[in-house]
Amino acid sequence: MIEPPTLSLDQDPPHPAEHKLLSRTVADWLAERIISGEEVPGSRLTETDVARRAGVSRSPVREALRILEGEGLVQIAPRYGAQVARVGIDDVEELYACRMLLEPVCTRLAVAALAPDDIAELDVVRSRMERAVANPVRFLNVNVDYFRTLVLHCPNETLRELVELTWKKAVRYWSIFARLPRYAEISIVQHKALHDAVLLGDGAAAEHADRLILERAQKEIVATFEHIS
Amino acid sequence: MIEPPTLSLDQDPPHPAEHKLLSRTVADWLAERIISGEEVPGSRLTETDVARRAGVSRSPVREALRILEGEGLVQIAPRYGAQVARVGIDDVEELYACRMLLEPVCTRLAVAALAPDDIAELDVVRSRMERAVANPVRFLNVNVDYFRTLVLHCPNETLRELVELTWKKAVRYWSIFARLPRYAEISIVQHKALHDAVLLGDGAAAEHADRLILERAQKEIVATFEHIS
DNA sequence: GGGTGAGGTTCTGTATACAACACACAGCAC
DNA sequence: GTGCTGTGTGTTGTATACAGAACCTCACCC
Repeated sequence: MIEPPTLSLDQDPPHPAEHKLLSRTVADWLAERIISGEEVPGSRLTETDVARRAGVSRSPVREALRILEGEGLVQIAPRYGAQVARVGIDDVEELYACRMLLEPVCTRLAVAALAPDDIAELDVVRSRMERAVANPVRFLNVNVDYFRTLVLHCPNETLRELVELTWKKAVRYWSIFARLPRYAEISIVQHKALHDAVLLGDGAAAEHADRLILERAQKEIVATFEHIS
Repeated sequence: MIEPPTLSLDQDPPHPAEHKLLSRTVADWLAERIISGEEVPGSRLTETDVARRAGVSRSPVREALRILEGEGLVQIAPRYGAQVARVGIDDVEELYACRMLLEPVCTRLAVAALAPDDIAELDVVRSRMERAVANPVRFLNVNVDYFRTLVLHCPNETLRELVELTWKKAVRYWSIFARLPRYAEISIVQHKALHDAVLLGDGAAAEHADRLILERAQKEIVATFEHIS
């Protein structure tokens, strides 16, 4: 009888080294470049060219491009190849409409499932956020950490995966926040409502707070886009 | 300057033959086998073995497995390989909780965006459904056609993609319906509420009707699972 | 007897080679 | 001048070859 590698899939500790395949490495590298804007939206990503630039063969590059397609960072047309996914104000609004359907519920379920230890862990991250208010980039990262940690406790794994999927698409826009004046100051206040709900284990309040956070984020991104154009 | 193949991506007519790559063919073939239960959940899918059975090399098989992973039909662990995704009552409940977040809204937006021609098209599919009531398998297919046609008009493409993603996971459970006594008779009545809303262009009513349909579907699947175990 | 390590087997991950398709451009006919 | 066709180049899609990791077995040692 075939015994499945349940442990390898579910547990974290067994793989401290975190097997990182070349394809995943290339995908991360390319994603970084796309997010930072070094790869301009709409430009073609030739397999051979990417392979040459990354210093690997076409095989892992090919897989990396499929991964990024699934994450919405590139578009692939059969027999034509990949190109950097375009970004637009419409995409932002569509994406955030979806996030608002998924994440508040995900947050509510997660909060309801929090154990005392988990709350303590989140409290640590929260204080890290407070200490990072002066550093926008660092604040942004810790902020993401908080949500990632929180969502991790959502008992509905399918929902969690969908939320993470939308995140991967949204990451592309988050760099905007770091350049916003008074971004951290306002965020930390909004975030307090969420964190208070977490401390109380109040799922409904957390859901509401998350929705407000998302609404503001969308507005800021859209406003920035309109300002640019 | 690189000119993107906008036409190839957006229009339908240019590709009447519908380019079907080997990897996609293998993916469909394997998906069919998984959905039908010929490939038992949890069993390993060795690349070499699948390649031999499909009569192709490992390359397209490898890609096919990644595709199916994205569609939730197989699970892949690094340096271990793929196995047929397991199914369970928990998965059904998680999946349908997600569908209930996404689809009713998607339906509402689609209905609001329907043009007279679209409504006429849906009316045709509806009458095909009515004629297929006696044939459960055929009814199921036409039923899916209706939803697919409807959702196609949702202006939020991101949402549509998420809905289609959850469908690909849900397909696995739909074969249950065809074996349910009086499945079509009840469905056609439930569906009438949705179709009436479509005819009237009443998004809110359509959203509500869709939610009821999903609730029933979930109950039926869960009940069947419990009956089996 | 139980644990441990060497060896072999099998599979994935990566590299490379080849085939087929798509597109652009030049040349020609009308 | 316009439209078509054929050729050439570049890219993807598929096949195959190779390397390395994981696992299983089994003998050996404590």
